[in-house]
Amino acid sequence: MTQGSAASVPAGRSMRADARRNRDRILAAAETAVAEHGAEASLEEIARHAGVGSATLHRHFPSRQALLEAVFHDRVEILCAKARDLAASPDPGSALVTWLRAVGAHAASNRGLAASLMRGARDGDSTLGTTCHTMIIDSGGELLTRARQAHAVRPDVAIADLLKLVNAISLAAEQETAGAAETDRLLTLALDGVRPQGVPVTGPARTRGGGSRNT
Amino acid sequence: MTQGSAASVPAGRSMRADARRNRDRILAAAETAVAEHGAEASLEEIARHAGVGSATLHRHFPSRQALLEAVFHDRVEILCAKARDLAASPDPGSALVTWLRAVGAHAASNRGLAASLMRGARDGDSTLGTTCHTMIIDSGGELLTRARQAHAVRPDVAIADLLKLVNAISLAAEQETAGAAETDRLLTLALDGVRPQGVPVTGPARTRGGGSRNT
DNA sequence: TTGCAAAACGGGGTGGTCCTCCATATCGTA
DNA sequence: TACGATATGGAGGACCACCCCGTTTTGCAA
Repeated sequence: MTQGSAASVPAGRSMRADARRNRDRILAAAETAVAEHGAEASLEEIARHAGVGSATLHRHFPSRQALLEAVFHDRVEILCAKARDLAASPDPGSALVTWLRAVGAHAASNRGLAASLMRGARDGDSTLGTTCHTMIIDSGGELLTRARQAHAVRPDVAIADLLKLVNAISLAAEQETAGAAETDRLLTLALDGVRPQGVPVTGPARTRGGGSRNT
Repeated sequence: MTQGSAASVPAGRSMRADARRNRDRILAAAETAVAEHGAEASLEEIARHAGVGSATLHRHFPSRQALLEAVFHDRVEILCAKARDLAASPDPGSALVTWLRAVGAHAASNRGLAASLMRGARDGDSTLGTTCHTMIIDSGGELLTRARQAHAVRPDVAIADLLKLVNAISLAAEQETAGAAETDRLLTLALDGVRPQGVPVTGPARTRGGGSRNT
């Protein structure tokens, strides 16, 4: 079911039993390795730990990116589902923020996720399937559109901007020894700049006057 | 003395002529290589291109980080000098923002700078000299303190937060094929959250509201 | 100028990475 | 059961960071 995940290989239903078994083993090993060493984990070691040859790993996942996407596919789907839920929220502004923070939280607790989400169809290797990047972009785009219609965000902000922001922060926090709490703090900080005129997300509409006037 | 840059090696006054010559060559080659391939440039190739053996490179710069710091040392100093200038500004709030954007601009136009600034004394290898990280933190801290005294920034924001934000964005923009303009746009967006009028997303209870008497 | 010890050098080795070929083993089916 | 398609993994090539150690260069002092 869910394992239609295959983001890299013919990988359809017609997969030999042993192939699927190895694929799952690789994925499990990769999950562990990535959690421990981040997105730069050694592929060789993943293969070793999965008990398969390196060639097998490469056949299943032609690129590191493909492997990462498979590893994170389920998590990304959870985020997309969450976006769908939130799209029905009566408060599109805070729905968007809630979702972005959820993305940040996931990225913070899954080393490498941020990096994976960042790299989109960049290298043109995406033709094989929907990448994490586009999945997330699509899901978030919906939320942003609604938030914009509700005038809860600046009109000049794109979903790509927001996700880049979220991922950038997660990535940065990942490199340092910062906890999830700090990541969220930074994120909150950054997201405050997204509202138009400083309309508080959670509270009554407060106008942020001249804005720069103070400084 | 500017070239006291040596962030990695005894590197003092008593340096043999050939050693200094090689050091400079390596630095020049590294500058080119990093500009072209980013912070992950091959050290071997840098040594080759500099016309020295790889051992020599490693003697002068025991780690990649040490090399990067030496490469960016001058640029970081420029930023620190700018911070000193801006510290005298009558408008501490915009001085801080101006400086942060300058940091962002530098990071955007120097591949690897952001990553270099990010990694602080992290690995404990810093005992050899003042790292880019701490130099920048110190310089920016001054600006932030003044801005805070002028109530131009939230009191709960640390300079490390702000720099992390700036660097995160630069890093993200660096990975994608984004131009400097986009980087600045994202940065401006994020920095808007720093001004005190904004109500924190998470803390509705927080009554800093008094500050915005306007409108 | 010459001699010499200390300093710097760099070739080559070690052990690691990613990735590819192709002879072999395994699977699913007729 | 037999066979062809499919999947496998070890060996090997190209690259990398980093280190050991015999050799060369330098600067100073006689």
